Amino acid sequence: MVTLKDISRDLGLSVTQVSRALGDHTDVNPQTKQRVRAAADRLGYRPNAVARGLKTGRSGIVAMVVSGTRSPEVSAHLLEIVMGLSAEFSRIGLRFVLHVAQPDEDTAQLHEDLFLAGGIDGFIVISPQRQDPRIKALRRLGAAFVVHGRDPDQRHVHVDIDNYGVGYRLADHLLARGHRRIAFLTAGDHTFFSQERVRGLRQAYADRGLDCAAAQVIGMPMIAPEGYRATRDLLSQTQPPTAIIAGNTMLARGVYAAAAECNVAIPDRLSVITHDDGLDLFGTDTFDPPLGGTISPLSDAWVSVARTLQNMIAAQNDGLMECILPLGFREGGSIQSVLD
Amino acid sequence: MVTLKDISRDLGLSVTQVSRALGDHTDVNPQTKQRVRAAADRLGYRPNAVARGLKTGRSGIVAMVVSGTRSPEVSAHLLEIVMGLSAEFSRIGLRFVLHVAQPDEDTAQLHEDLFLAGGIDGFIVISPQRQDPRIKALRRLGAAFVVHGRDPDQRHVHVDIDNYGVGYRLADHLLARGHRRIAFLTAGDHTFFSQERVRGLRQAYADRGLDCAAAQVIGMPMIAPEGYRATRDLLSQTQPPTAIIAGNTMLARGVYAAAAECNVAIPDRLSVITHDDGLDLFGTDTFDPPLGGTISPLSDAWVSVARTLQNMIAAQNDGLMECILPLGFREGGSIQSVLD
DNA sequence: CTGAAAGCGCTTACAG
DNA sequence: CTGAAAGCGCTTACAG
Repeated sequence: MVTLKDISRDLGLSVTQVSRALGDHTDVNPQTKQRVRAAADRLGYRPNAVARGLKTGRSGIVAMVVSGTRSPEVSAHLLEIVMGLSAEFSRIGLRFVLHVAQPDEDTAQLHEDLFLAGGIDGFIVISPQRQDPRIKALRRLGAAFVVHGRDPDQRHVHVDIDNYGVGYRLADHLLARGHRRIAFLTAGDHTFFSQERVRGLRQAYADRGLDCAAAQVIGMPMIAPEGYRATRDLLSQTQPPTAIIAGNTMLARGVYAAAAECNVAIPDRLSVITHDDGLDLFGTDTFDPPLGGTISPLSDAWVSVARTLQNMIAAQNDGLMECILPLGFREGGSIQSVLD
Repeated sequence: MVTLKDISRDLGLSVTQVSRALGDHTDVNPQTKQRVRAAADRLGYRPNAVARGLKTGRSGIVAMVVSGTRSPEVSAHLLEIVMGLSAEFSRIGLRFVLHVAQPDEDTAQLHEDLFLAGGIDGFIVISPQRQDPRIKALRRLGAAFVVHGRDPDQRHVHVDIDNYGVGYRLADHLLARGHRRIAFLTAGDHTFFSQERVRGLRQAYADRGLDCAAAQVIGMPMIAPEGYRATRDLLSQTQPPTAIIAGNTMLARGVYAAAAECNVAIPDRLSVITHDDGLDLFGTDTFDPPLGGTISPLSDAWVSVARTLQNMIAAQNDGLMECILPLGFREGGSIQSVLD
């Protein structure tokens, strides 16, 4: 292993200067810098992150802890998220590692263990629940962390979208086109984002003087098989809905499958609208007809998440507590007016 | 942050003794140990892994680098593997982290970067190819690593199954029951395990004085959609096979789906046999009729992998270079004799 | 059984 | 612009 000492000996310089030269400090002779850099290359020097970490208190590593899962869809979704985050962090010179917990493991405890052992500068938390114990633990420890999404019960730095707006716009889009029997497939009520979307949906009804009790809000794990099952149920009602709001594209996949199987044409007999988080794997472009709805690419979120965490680590500042990403909309071909 | 110094000050002991007491060294007064442990608990001491790592050269962290993928099945498979490895490593006091590379990233380089930065004691490599560049890099660096599977072109510590035996037994089982038109769905020829299985299959033919040219060996990514597609093709032949060997349960899933769609009953008109690696997600018990074939649970492999890597890290010994796990067999209900 | 000291490889005031 | 020194928190010969 090549150390600073080896370079300093090789060059007849002090370790101090070598360190400063490599760190590109201003108060080093440019020529010296050149010599040092050349020697470092020649000897194959690689800074020891552990030593640097002990001195500076920073390792350059950020982590995410996730629970293992039985659902292939959730796994795939997760891995695409991790890929996006990894790419973004390596772009800004940080290393992103994943710790996969057992399904029954206490992830709050795991965050604590990882943090207290040192060597991890910060954490990413995704899919927060209300009163999220991971967030509680990280707050208590004073760790740097950024949440994608939001737990309204605790103050924390987060990157999120306007979920109230999502619910409002999706519902309003359908209501404006005459739909009255609408089903909303969303997550359970333990998630704030789902609560917000429902609130938005209700407001859209209220703004048109309609009774939102007419909307069927159905909570479920947001994966294709659940969307499929729920849609089968809905379509077998005597008065099936004329439109379904799928909380994400995985649910929409299930909706499409069920509709096809029941010979219910989209959009002729059933309009479908979704919120698209822009993941390749379940992209709306693979739907026929193309899925319409709100859009907010997760890849944009990761940029903000990574930058924000980097700032927190560097400056301990939590000035920018909240980042709400903009919402797009795509018409698609999956929504039809029932006004004619 | 509570350090050894804090405890030593609290107790009026030297840092040396505190360290030794906590490390449960033999040459410390039992009473002292008690006092130290009590104080550590009371003050909330957590050893700093970074400092320990700098001193001992060991961080207690092992890593695996994987490439991101577009296939949900592969993702799910991967995550189940990671869960298994994580569980096993945490059982023996090591921490397992995953680094997910971009699909186009140079993973050999990534291993090198991670290793040279320090802080990682060892690596797990899965799904090796021939002349695997990751293995080359790790060997060159002198890193501790264990391969699950094998690259016959390089010497390395590995845990594997007898893939020649898998090919032999699966083929022999079918041949003994009179099958002559057999298709073998397996991986491409760039993987040694598939080469070995094919070799085993050929030997089974030879041992019965049969011409193995009669077997259709078809290479493909080993996921359900590929198994489905291949089976559709096979069943549309004028002389379709009477038996299919699916290289894993994901392929078998595709075989079953295609057979059902073509109204080809299993096992009446088509026998199916597989090698089962015992992952929950694609378990043979969810097949109807139950899938038969060789079995070797990956969970067993992880135990060996983790132990072996731990030994390598502790002792730098590569005494146990090779661990070949035993092979089981389950009859199932998916294979029928064609001799009657 | 106990403690003073050295050192892992780095960074950074401090003094020149 | 440069270097000697301290120190991050730990472990471990070495001496008593």
